[in-house]
Order: sequence, then C-alpha cells, then structure tokens
Amino acid sequence: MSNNSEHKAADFIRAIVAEDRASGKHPHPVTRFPPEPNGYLHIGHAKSICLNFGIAEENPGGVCHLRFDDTNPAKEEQEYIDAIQRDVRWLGFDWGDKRFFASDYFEQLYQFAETLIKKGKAYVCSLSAEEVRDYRGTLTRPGRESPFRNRTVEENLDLFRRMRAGEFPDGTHTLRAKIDMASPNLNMRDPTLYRILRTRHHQTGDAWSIYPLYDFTHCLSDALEGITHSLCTLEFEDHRPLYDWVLDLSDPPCHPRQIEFSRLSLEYTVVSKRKLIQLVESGAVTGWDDPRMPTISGLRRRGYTPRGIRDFCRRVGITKAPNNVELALLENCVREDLEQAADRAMAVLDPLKVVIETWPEDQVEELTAPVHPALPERGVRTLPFTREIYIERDDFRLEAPKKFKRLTAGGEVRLRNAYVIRCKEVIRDERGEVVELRCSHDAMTLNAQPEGRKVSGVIHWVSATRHARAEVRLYDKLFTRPDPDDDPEGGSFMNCLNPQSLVVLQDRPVEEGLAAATAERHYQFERVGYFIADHGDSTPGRLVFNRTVTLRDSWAKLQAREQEGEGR
RNA sequence: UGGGCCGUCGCCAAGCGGUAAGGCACCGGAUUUUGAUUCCGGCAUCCCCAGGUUCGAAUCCUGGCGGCCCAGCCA
Repeated sequence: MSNNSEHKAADFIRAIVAEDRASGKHPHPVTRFPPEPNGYLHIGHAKSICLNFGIAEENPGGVCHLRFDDTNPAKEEQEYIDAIQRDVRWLGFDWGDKRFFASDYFEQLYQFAETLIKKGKAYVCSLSAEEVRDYRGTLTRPGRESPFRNRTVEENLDLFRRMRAGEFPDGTHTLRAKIDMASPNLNMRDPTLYRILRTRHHQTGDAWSIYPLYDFTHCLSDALEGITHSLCTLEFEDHRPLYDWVLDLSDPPCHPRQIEFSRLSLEYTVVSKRKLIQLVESGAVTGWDDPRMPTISGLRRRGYTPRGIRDFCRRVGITKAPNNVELALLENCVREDLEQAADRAMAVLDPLKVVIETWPEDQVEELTAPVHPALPERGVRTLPFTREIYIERDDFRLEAPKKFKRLTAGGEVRLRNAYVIRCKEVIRDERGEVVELRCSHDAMTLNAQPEGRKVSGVIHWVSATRHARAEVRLYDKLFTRPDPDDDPEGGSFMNCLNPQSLVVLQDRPVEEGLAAATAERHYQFERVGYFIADHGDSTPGRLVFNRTVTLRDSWAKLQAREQEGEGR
C-alpha cells in the first residue's frame, strides 16, 4: 500500500470501499471469492480473486473469505474444491481460517425460507419445469401467475416440510418467491428458491433432498458472513433487485452491497466453464491443466507466474465496460516477470552440426557464462566447448538476405558466450540439403572483440558431444480466431481449434547443466523464448520443457513485413 | 421489440464543467556477446453521433445510433 494517503483508488469499486471506510460505514471491508466447485478456475476468476483478495489486503482489517457456492451437487466434485484451493494459494492469496461452504448454511437457509413462507412471500409451486417456463412469459410479454400461487401458509409450510423430508420425486414441486409475474425483470417473476434434488451432496451427504438456488443462497450467505461488498460480474446486475428483495424480507444480520464489474474476455481463448469442460471432455486438450488452457493450473503448467498473472489483472482494470483484452498484454506481463526471474540457458531446437576444424579433436574447454547477464549475483554456469557443436539451422544461410547478421557461407558470427567462428565449407547431401558446416575459430575472441573487424551477429549453440537431451513442447494459441465464438459459419468455437497449438520436438540437444532442471523451474533459452520444466512429466532422467512464450522477435517481424511487401 | 448495463487512440484505461494521464500494441532511434533486455523519442485539436445549456463540455440536458446481458427447477 502506498504511504501517500492522498492517493486515488485504482477503480470505481475500490473508490466505493474507500468512501465506506472514510465515512465509517465499513471501516474494515469484508469481501469474498465465491466459486462453485464445478470446474477449474480460469484467468477470468483470477481477475475476481485479485479484486476481492486485493481489497482485503489493501485495507487495514480487511478480510476476504473463500466460499464455495455449492448448491448444485449434481455438478460439483471434491476434485474441484481441491484444485480451486490450490490455485488460489498458488496465485499468492490466503483466506486464513475464512473458508466456508454455502452448504454450511443449509439449515439457516431453510429457516429463512420458512420465514418467507410464513410472511406469505413464498409458496410451493407444483408446476412442471416446462409449465413454469410457459407461465414465465417472454421478454416483451408479462408472465401468468401460477395456479398454486395462493396456497395457504399452512399448506405451503406442510408441503415444503414434506419436500425436505424427501416425500416427493425430483421436479414435482419447487419453492418460489411471490413477487411479480408482470415484472419487466424476468428474475422477479416469482423466481424458484428451492428445488427437489435427491442427490448426494459432497459436503452434506444425504442430509438434504432439497437444495436452494443461487439467488436465495448467495445473498443470505453474504449476509451471514458479514460481507460488506459483494462483488460480481455484470450478468448479475439484473439479479440485484432479487438479492435485495430476499435480504429485505429475511432480517439477516446485515445487508451487503452488491457491486458488478465487467468480466474478462481474452483474445484467442474461451473463458466459460461450460466451454472449458467441453475442451477437456472432447479430448481437444489433455486436461484442465493442459498448458494451452486459460485455467490457472494450465497457465501454471505453461510457465506463467503468479506475479505475471496478478500484474495482468491489475493492468486490465475494473470497470463496467466490456473488458476485451489482447493476448499481447498477458504475454507482456509474463515476459516482464520472466526477464528477471528466469535463468539463462542454451538449447538448439533445430540442430545443424558444425565442426570447428581449428579445434583439437579431444579438447574440451569449460567456458563460463552468467546465469543472468544483467544480474551477476546470480552466479555462473559452465559450458563445455568442443570441436563439434550444434547451432540452429535457421541461424545459417547460404546467401544472406538483407540485414541478415547470422552465419553465412564464408561469413563470421559470434557463438554466444564463446568464440567467433568463420564458415569455411558447407557440406550438403545429395538433395542439396545443408547437413554440416566446417568452420574455423578465432582463439583471440573469447570475451574480446575480434581484431580489425566487427562481428555483430551472435548465435546460440550446444556442444554436440557434451549436452543433455530434452523433449521440447512448443505451445501456441489454442484457437485460430481472436474470438473463437465468432465463427463465420455460425458454428461452434470447437471449429477453430488451432492444429498447431502444440508441436512436440523430441530429443533436442540442450545445455548440459539443464539435466539438473527441477520441475517448475523457469528458463530463458537464449534467443528462443521462456521455458519451464514440466511439473507433470519432466524428471532429471527425462527432461521435458514447455514453451511459455517466445522472446520478442523484431527480425521475424522485419522478415514478415518484407515478405508481405514482395507479395504485393 | 420489455428490462438492465455499456460506448475516451488498434486493445485496456484515467478523466467527475476549465480546455485529453498511463499501460499494451505500433513506429522510429541509441546501447547491446540474446535481432532479447534497457534507454530515448513519436503515437486522440479530439472523447459513438446530432442538437442544446455555458465565457468554457469527454464531462450537464435532449434525441438518436451501436454493443453486451436476461425467458435454467445453473451459478
């Protein structure tokens, strides 16, 4: 927190919280993050987590509860509860002992419901689901009142108690609020409060055969927990009148204020649990934590960092305007964090063999290179330099295009952290493919500029005889369109899956020291990108690196531009 | 078409009647044993449009236009 008390709140919600603190209305804000355990958390949840936990952290005495909104046992699972907790912690937030379940309140909720019935504000409706839909009316036409709307309090109480006792099959009755079937807000047309669902609940077991719905549960749970600011996304704006209606009639301990903000939408990804489930279940990805998934655990496995994600959430802001964010912003946030955080290493993804004829056959020189060139305190690593090495195929050209400053036939280039070499001979196979380069080295160029000439190109390399091998997984966007839902043929987002979203490279030579890479360690493969040792599959004996994001590449950009120019 | 919400640079976003912050992207240019990083510079006479109020409007009023959300016994 800034020490400047004059500083402005970062967004309109923080401004409200600050006002409420200043006025003494709420000296200590209490927020909550209320996921339903029916899927994994995604980047959109991260925005909400950062908001809710952020407000608690920024305000003295503030707290943020983790509350599982577990009112639909049919879709919820313990696995999701575990994953959600893991992800929130990993992001760097702590709910202390403030972990709750809406199901903790089932008994109290039930009592509130009976109170509503006694006040004549709720009734048991015996219409079928289809009939309810029919009676609800449409956007432009008012609904009709249920024929069961005027049951007596006694009858309602009796029926509701018998619903609880499990006397009726699923779907035969519901408890509905008695509000206004003609309301222009469909949520106010006698919304359902309870349904019969004789399903085992992951927390309460077989204790209940009726379960409350969101609109009844959420506001009361907030109130029971003493939440001061109940923050949610814009689609719940229409539910606010109902949120307030329930609380006004229930005489709860307090009346939290619901405030809505726009949900995040990110280019080239989908952020909806329904769609993420579809990706998982269809096998389009390997699971919820597939590195291509926008889930927290997917991002984690991809190599994104908690800091990077939190920074992203901060930069994206909190407003009510559509929050359509470019992927470049997220990528910038990881790069910015990893630039500092990641150790440097060299790896050759598409090897071309180079024989340094001026280097003795069996000589090995242990060169040293910084772990991080800008941070000498991070120490050094050693690189065995040998007669045969690999360089990146793309770093050599028979004929140099304009502004090319890597290796060419007859040309010179600097090997990163080593010597300047000159290409003396190009060996090609019968198809004309370059298979090997014969070079000489300049022994005077270790940590020194060459005499009388300038060599500006620098390329990375790995010893051909002293290296480790690794599987390298190159990840890219999961979808080919910025908005996967915007299919020109009106089809599903599943139609624009990117076939190149994962390219697996087997058995690539990487710097020897990488053999010690432990799971989840971040590296920058110099000149290539940021990578992480996969926490599921990488072991010291079998290295697997996931590409988090490439380095910025102005050379590729230049080339693309020139190609486009030629195409015209 | 009923209701709710939104509309400031390519994207996000400050701004709250006194004459358009910032970030990302983009475009230069410097430094560089990562074409990375870093640095320096450029990038909205204009705020969806049209009227009006005012000495003065992105900010107030009126009327349009455009976008998003809502008809689960999901959350």
